[in-house]
Amino acid sequence: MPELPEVEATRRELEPAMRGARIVRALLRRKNLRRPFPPAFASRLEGRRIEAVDRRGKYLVLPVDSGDVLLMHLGMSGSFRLNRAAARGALASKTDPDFDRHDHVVFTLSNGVTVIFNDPRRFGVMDLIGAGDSHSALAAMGPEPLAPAFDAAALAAALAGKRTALKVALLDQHVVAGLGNIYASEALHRAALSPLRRSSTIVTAAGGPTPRAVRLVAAIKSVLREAIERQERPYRAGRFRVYEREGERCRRRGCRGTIRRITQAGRSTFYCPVCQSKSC
DNA sequence: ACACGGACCTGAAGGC
DNA sequence: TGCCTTCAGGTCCGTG
Repeated sequence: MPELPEVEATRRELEPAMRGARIVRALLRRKNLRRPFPPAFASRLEGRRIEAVDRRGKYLVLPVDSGDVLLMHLGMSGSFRLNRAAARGALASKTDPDFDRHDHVVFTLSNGVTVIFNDPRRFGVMDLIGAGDSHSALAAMGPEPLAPAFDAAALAAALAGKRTALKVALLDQHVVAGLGNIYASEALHRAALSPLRRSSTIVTAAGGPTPRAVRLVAAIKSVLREAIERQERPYRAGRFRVYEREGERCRRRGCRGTIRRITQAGRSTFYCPVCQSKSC
């Protein structure tokens, strides 16, 4: 499901239940998600204390007291649920009838909470980073969009020389971390920039930011901040200005445009051809 | 170094 | 009632 706001909402839900607890048992109800679980996944976690529940881009990052770091990604359809009613110390079994067929991982914690990872499409990821090691996905990831370090100069530097359409570039996690298909469209609409515009056109000849880059960074930050504030629970329609609004009137004040849907890099883009024309 | 298309999965929704 | 196609909030890999 998730883009950054939903992952952050998940993090906030998991943190009070998981931080400081020990993993008594890590039950894998199948041997892979998108990829196989790493070797000794369960045994490296069992007995370990969870020191933090952090987020980087769309990844949940959980350092444990051995120095390993548990990395989790929700893919398209992953979600967690907590079962606080489980008897303290009781261990889930693989064949427990309470599980549905998409409950793939069950963490039983020392505080009696059970954390269940459900993922119908299995595009999710669970991985372990060894103490002191780096992880390719994290190492190459672009800046956190809400961090001060993500500013117009940083965005310009990432887009300099890129011929790709702006919308496609915003989905590239090397450019900025955490944007997905909804908020890339939403941020471009807020910034009044065409999703079809070539990325390098918001960069000056010297590689610096143009006013458009300044606008786009501000739009990305505010769109994400507002979504986090709403504590977006699994996606509800009706909160977006362009996403899934094909054929509807543009909601920008004074704009009479009609939202269009196009395909870019195999994914739907929604935008208003009037207030997001290529000349904006 | 790009840029694009397809692959990976299941489920929901709509057309016939 | 099917059965078929299309679409879905994300990466990753192979090919030009």
